Amino acid sequence: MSILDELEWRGLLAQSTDRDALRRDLEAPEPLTLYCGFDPTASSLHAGHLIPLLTLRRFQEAGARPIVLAGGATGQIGDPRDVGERSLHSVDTVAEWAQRIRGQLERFVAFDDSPTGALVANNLDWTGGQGVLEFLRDVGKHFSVNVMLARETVKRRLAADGLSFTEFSYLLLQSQDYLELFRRYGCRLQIGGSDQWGNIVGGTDLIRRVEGATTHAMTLPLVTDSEGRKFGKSTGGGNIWLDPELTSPYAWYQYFVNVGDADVGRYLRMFTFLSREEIAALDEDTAERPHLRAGQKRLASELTTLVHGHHQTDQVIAASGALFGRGELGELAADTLTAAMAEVPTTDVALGEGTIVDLLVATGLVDSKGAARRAVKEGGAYVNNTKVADEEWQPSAADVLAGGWLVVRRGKRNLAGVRVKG
RNA sequence: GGCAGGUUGCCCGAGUGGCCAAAGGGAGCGGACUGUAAAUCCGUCGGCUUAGCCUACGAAGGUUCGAAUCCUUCACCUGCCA
Repeated sequence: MSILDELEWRGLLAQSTDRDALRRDLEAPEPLTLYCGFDPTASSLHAGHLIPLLTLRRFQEAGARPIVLAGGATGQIGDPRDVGERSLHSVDTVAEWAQRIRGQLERFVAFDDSPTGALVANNLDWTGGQGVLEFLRDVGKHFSVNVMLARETVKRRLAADGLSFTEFSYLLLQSQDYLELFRRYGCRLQIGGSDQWGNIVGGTDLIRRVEGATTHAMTLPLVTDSEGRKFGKSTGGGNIWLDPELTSPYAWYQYFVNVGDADVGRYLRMFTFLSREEIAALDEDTAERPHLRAGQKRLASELTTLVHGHHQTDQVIAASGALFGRGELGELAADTLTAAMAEVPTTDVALGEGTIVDLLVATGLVDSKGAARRAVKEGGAYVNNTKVADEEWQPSAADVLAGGWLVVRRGKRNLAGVRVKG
């Protein structure tokens, strides 16, 4: 099966330029070089970035050469978005983020000396020293403002609060990147999210005008759940990050374990490298034995392994089993419980030093005492899986589990550990 | 530079002197149901030493017994004009 058929089956093809021409280029003897850019808009990539990253890897495994581009330059400008003008981050901040993101990007494709060995680039390398006049004459001259104004995002922004010249110019920078990568490495395909279509074809147009060459554009669907919500937003509303300091491996695993039945099959296709047969079997499980969540568990373990490694994955699975298992927490051995607690936030407290309200705040399960009282009043506070209904409740020696732990829970699945001192 | 309009809680948005910690919607959070799912329903949604107090309606100052609401100055945004 060709890579394009594979991508189509996985639901990863949104739009593309001449598909037959692309297919021919992919089948050519020498590997096709393709790229995808990632702007440093935060200190870490998030789950949504995995789609293009993994797609680069799929291309590489199919015999193409991927370039991952860190947007050190474009990240300083900001792609126009519907919600309004971005506030600029300092040059230093963007540079630091670009550096960190670059480290994450490098983990998803293979670097070797073969013809398909991956490359990493940073567009600051060719824009950093570029002069304005040079840019305006060499790049700007090829763009029609009329066409730029017709872009959906630009139209929406003009109808709302307008947009700065800076953001309006973003298209030119990204287009120039494609041209530069075409010149340096013969890059003939750019992929990106479906919102990148305009930016990508901007590049193919520029290359055609300047170099007289035909290159390809392809976009991947914006991943949303069955409700149309943007993928990768945690239940807390924030992004789920690849950086374990921002999203713990346990939280990462839990996010995917909780994916809805209606989405899990699609996600397995898009986010994993499992075969058609394996995915078909999991689809069947989801349809016939949904309560077992075989698909969700597989999705979660595959993605946790991909991002955090086998070792971490084993640990978070064990922790999840212990904390959500059927057994009584009191029956868990000290080392099992201690290992599980290592995956969730913990804090130290001495007996007689605080009430349930203090425990909830100390563990970070709630933001304030008011919220803690509310949680208790609403019946959403638990210690060792037993609901605590009294705000003045304090743990006693009898509550302490093996290893000196109290397991504090807020709601169904927000857990934290309290280590009892003394 | 001139004129006009705008700046409200996580987001959108109502509110033109007291009844405003601020309508309504969304998001979030909790509960019930269930499968650590979806949908639905109910509740909740600034902070604290919680019958009270503090902080808050772009910023600072002022008028008033009392201001998100009135006045002054400043900042920023949008539009029109130069």
